[in-house]
Amino acid sequence: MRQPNLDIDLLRTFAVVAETHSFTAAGDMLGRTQSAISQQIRRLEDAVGKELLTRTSRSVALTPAGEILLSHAHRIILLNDETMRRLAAPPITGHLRLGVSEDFVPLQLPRLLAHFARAHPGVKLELMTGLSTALVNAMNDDLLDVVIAKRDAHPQSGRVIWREQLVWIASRDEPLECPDDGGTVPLVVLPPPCSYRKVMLDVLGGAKRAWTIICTTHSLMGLQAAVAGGLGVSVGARSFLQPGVRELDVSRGAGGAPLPALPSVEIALFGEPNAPTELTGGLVDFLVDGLRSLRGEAWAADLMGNGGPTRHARDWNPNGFGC
Amino acid sequence: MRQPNLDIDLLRTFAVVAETHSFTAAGDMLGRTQSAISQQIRRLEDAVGKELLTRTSRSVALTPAGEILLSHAHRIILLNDETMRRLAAPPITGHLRLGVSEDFVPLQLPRLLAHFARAHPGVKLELMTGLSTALVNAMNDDLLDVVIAKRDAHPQSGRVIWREQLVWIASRDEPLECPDDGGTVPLVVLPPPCSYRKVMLDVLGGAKRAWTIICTTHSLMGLQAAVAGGLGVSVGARSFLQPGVRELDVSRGAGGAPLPALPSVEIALFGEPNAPTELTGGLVDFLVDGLRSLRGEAWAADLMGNGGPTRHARDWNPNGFGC
DNA sequence: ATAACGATAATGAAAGCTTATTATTCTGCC
DNA sequence: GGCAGAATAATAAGCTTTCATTATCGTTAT
Repeated sequence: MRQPNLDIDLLRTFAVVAETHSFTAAGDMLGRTQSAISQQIRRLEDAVGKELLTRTSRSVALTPAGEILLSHAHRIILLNDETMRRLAAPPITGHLRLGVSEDFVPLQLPRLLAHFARAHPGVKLELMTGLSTALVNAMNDDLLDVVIAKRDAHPQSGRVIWREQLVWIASRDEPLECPDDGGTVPLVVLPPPCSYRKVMLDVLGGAKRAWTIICTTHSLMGLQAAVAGGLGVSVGARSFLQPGVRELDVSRGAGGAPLPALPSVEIALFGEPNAPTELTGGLVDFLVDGLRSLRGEAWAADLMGNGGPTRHARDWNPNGFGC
Repeated sequence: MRQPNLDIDLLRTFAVVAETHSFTAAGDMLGRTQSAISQQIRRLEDAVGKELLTRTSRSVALTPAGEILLSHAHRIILLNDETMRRLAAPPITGHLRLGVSEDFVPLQLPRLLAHFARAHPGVKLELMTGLSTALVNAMNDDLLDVVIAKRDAHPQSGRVIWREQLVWIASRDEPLECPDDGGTVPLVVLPPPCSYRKVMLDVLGGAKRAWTIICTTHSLMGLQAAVAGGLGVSVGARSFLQPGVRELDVSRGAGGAPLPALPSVEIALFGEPNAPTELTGGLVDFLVDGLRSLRGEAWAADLMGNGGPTRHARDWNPNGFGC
């Protein structure tokens, strides 16, 4: 059950026809005969299996399917043109000392950076990871050029590049040591300068829930390991959960008692001069695209175009990133 | 100088080759001969004008241009598949009473909703516009199903679908009646329950600037008309400025004195049950896509694929929407 | 040496554009 | 109001180009 691929030439023709409401005019604009346009539209209709235009020999109107296709055709055409521009653009060069917060370091980040490095051999990247505040300090001391970090500490500055919903996490396999039937919530936390800790305590305090700190670790890896072991619950960004931990449904909570809702975190880029430069802009685009692709996981199946599990577009939420 | 369009078939082949590192294996997966794969890659290389793969007869590696193309190819393929799914999906039906805040009602919104209605004839839309707070109240009184409005009044709820930078606005042609040389700032405002008013006064107060309210109007249209007439300055979302008003450069301000920086506003969707439904999800996608396309304005030229003014991808900022 | 891989040449089939023609409908004229 | 003409899209036929296959060659790792 192979899905046919759309032909961008046909989409462009279709978009012009939809705009001009005329096969003949579209043919003139595109340097083709009216007959060619007619055949192209027919081919496109065959490809999608629906009628796209109602032709009353005097006017051309979009069908419902045509309207749906048109909005997507616009996006595909824009993406096509952007791709061609990117490939034609002169190679990016430069030197960048990049700080990346641990929140933004999923296991795949090294691979993404390697891809970026291969795509831009003229760029020399130096990477430092650490806590958000430490990185911003390092940047102010001129040890780093730009920093990708959580935004809450410096809410005014920075350019938001990613937004992630915080969720309550617990072990996938182990039951909680401390039963959570509306009673005391066992927490795994990082030491004080960490904003996750603050979020947890604020939110639980606001909900008048009792809590106890059952474990303190010094890295997000350690935190997730402790959670995976069943010591307690904690919070984390939804996309960066490691195997062994699961997200708790906020409305049901752990074991029946609901936990309070959590805010989302904003990952921002700090240290850009004024406008994004060629280098930082390209890097950010690359990281964001890459992370977004990683969300789709089942790439191998998708590549074949044979459907796979139906994933709806709005699960992706191209704007709010899951919030 | 016509840009060639990419062939999605070739991109898919390229993506499979990049993943398998083998022409032969890719051919097997795609049901083609190895020779066909070889020719397809060659065609793709001709289309983009760059070498994409270094073939050392024993391994296949991506060139820099190949890395760049690959990340874009992923996006194009995903978009292609999403498009096919959308077209194959059963038509959306339902009844929706939609409230849209004035902040989100650019001149083009009626046209966008008309497109949506044509794309989904089984959907009955009722539209109400007004101030954010009034709409949310109407929703709570069960007069509306969902509301698209600014988020600040109810910061916890709602799903953010759009983010827009606030800017200081002034008349494009008329000089300011009241000179703004670091002295009193003449403001055009809406009456109290409006959050723009609050933002202006807060920000000016924080910057220790003196201000005076020189005009009060009851709609955003009236506000922009007053500003366009040169009565004073105000704030507005960058994308929704009308002709006749211009954005003030924050760093320079009006007439030399800098005005304080402004936050961005979050437009959110309120009233969704839990997850987005087929209907609200589709509507939001449609509106967001449409508004994003409108930003590109020079469509007619872009459609032809003949370049036009080079617009870089990061000007679009697919995530943060201009903040 | 041989096996595996990619490039290339030749060939046949299919796609796609053009010209020419037909069918339909709107416009204007009487 | 009816009819000729203009404009538009669909269709047919012919021809060029594109594309995949088979077969073969060159290269490299085992």
